[in-house]
Amino acid sequence: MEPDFFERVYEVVRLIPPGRVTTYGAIARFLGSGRSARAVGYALNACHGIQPMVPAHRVVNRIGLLSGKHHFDPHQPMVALLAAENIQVTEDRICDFERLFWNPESLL
DNA sequence: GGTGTGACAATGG
DNA sequence: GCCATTGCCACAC
Repeated sequence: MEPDFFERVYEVVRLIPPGRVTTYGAIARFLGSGRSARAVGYALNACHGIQPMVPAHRVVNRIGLLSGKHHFDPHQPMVALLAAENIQVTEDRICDFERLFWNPESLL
């Protein structure tokens, strides 16, 4: 296991450009684990109180569904954060998800 | 160190 | 398209 896994997840999430989104699986693949998408979600579960802030609202599941919005801070709902970045959301799903999708590998 | 859990993903019907 | 099953990895207990 890698103790820095959380930190790595946080770093990648912070690299997501404003107005774009990515998926748990994409992050997992970028980290080399490929199949540790669930672990990514687990990491984001502990992102509360992390400094600097982790834009976890830009991370959704593979279909663009806001699976974790229920876990967000009540004062900063996931949808509101997304709306602040001009990301349209309908029925807990990202509008034009495929268009807004950002692959971490694009950095390489 | 085994067991259960999860903000997932891929596959098959 | 939806639902059920399976695999998967990291973590808490």
